[in-house]
Amino acid sequence: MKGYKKQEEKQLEVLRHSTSHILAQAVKRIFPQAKLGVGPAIKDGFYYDFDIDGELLAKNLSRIKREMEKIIQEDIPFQKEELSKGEAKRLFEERQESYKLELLKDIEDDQVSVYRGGEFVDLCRGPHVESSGKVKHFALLSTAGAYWRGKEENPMLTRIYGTSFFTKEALDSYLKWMEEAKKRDHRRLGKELEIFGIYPDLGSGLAVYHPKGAIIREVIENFEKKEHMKRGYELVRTPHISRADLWKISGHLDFYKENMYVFSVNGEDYVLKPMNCPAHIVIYKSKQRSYRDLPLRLFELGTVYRREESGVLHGLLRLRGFTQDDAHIFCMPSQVVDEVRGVLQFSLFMMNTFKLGYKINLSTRPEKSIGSDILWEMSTAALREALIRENLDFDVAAGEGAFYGPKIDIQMEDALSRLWQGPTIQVDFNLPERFDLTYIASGGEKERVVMIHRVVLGTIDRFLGVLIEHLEGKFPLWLAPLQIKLLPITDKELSYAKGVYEKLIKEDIRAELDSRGEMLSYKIREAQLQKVPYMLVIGKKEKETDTVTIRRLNGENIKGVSLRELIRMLKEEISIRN
RNA sequence: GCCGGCGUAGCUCAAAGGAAGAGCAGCUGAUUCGUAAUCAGCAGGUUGUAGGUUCAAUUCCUAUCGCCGGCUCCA
Repeated sequence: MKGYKKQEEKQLEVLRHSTSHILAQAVKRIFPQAKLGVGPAIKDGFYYDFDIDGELLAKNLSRIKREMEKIIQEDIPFQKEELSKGEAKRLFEERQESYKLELLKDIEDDQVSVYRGGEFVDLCRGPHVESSGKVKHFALLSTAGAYWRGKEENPMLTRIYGTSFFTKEALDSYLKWMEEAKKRDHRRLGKELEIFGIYPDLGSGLAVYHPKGAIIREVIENFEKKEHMKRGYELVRTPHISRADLWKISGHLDFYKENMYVFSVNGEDYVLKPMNCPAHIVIYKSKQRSYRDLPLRLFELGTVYRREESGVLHGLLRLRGFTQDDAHIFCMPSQVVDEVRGVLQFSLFMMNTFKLGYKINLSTRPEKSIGSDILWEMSTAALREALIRENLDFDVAAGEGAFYGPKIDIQMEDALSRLWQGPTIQVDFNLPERFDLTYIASGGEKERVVMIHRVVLGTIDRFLGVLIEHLEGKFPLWLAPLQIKLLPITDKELSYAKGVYEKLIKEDIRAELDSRGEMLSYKIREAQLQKVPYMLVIGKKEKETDTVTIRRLNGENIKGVSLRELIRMLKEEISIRN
C-alpha cells in the first residue's frame, strides 16, 4: 500500500514537472527574451523561475495559461537527448540561457540530458510524461520574486507557481482546499474573533492581545506552569533588558547581533533580550552548585525580541516580540539521556493535549560549528538514544543543528500543511564553557555542567496562531474565551436567565448574557459566528420547568437540563480538556 | 531587506481626471418574535502619508509608511 502511494506521488511529480516545462515553453513563446531559471515539482505543484520583468509576467498570467493550453493541444512529445557536457554548453550558449550554463558548470557527470518539445529545449534530468497532451488539469496560482538559487546576493528572478493533477476532480478539490485554508487564516480569524491584533501604530511584528485572546493565553500559560511544576521545573522570572557585557560573553553579540535590539543609556550598552538563556545562567551561577542539586530545571514564560526582516513577518507565526515557554536544564553528562526523554514525553503530552500532529527530526552537526568532535558525538548519541528509548520515529536532518550543539526538533503541522517549529530540545556545551558553569562532583572536584535548552510549545504566540488555524477558531471548552452564552427569548425570561448567569459566573464559567431585544435566531447567529461552544436557549418552557436548553455549535440541542446538571457537564468537559 | 500586488467608513467591497457609494457593524426608536440576519431612521470619509503634474487628483507621477503573496524544495 505504501509502495503504491509512493508510486502515485512519483507520477504526480513527473506530471507537475512536465507542466512546468510547458509553462516555460509558453513563456518563451510569448516573451522570447525571458531567460530560464529552474522549474521543479514541489510539494503541491510546481514552479518555474524566469529572468524577466516581474510585472510583465504577473500581468500576462492568463495569456500564458492560454498558450499552455495551446501547447497541450499540439500534443508535443517530450524527447530525451543525451549530450556531452560540451555539446550541452554549446546548445545553451547558442540559446543564451546563462542560468542553464551556470547549472551545467555544477554538474559533475560528463553526460547530461536535455528534454526537447518542439522548439523548446531544457536541461533536465527528467523523467517526463510522453507528450504535452498528457497534461490536462493545471492552474497557474501566483507569481513571486525569488533569488536565483535562493541566495540574496544573486539576481532576483520571477517565479510562477502552479499546480497540476491527473483529474479535474483532484484539481478542483485542491483549489477548494486552498480556499478552505484561506478561511482558517489565523490573522483573519484573530481579527474576527477579537483575539489579537497587529497595528502599525504600535509597530510591525508586535502583537497585542484583546480580552478574548488574553483569556486564551492565560488558560494556556496557567496550564503550562502547572505541568512544568509537576515535572520538577522551578519557575523563574528575568528582566527584558540586560547589560550588553552578558551578551558578549554568551557570544550573541558576535553571532546574533543583526537580530538584536541594542541600545545605550548613559554610555552603557543594553540589550533587549532575544533569548532567556543568559539570564538563567546568571541564576545558576548565583551560588555554588553541587551534583546533588542537579538536574536544575529553570522555567520561564520569557518574552523575547528579535529583529526579523520585515518581509518575513506573518501574523502570530512570525513576530518580532514573542513569549517562549523556555527552560534550561542544568545537569551532569550522565543525566542528559533521561532529561531528554523527560522533555520528549512532556512535548508529546502537549501535542496530544492540543490534538496536533507532529514530526520529529534529529538535527546533527552543521558545517560551521564549534566544540570538539567528541562532545558532538556524545551529545548527538545522547539525543538519538533518548529518541530510541522513547520508541519514536524520527528523521535525521544532517547538518541542521545549532552551531553549538545538536537538537531535536518537533514540528507541528497546521491547517495549510505548513510545518511549524514546535518543541525543540538542544544540547549545549558552548555556553557552560563560556560562562564557566560548574558543579562540585561527589568526589569534591569541579566539573563542567551540561545545559539543555528546550521549549515545549515553542512560542505561545505562534502556538496560538497555529491553534487558531488548526481549530478554525472553534476552541474547545477549556480554552474558549467565552464558554457559554445565555439567550433569553423574550424579556419575560430575562430575570430567570440572569439568575442562571450569576450561578454560572460563580462557578468560574465564562458566561455572557445576551439581554438585547433581538430575535432568538439573530442571537444564535451571532453566537455561532463568535464560535461560542455552548448556547443556552431560555424561553417560557425552560422558565416554567426551571431548566435550560443547551445548543452546541454544531446545532445539536439538549432540552430540559437542570442547572446542576449543566454545571456538572461543563466542569467535566473543562477538566478533561476535550 | 529584495521582487510583485494592494492601501477608499470599524469590517467587506464599489466608483472614478469634474460634487465619494453600498451592505454589515454602530447609534436612536419601534418590535417580545423558539434555533444562523425584524423594521425604520440617524450618523460615519482630507480615499495610508508627503510632495508633484493639472483649471480640477481619491484617480496620473515620485517618494514614504503599512499590508498581502513569495524569496529552503538547486536540470
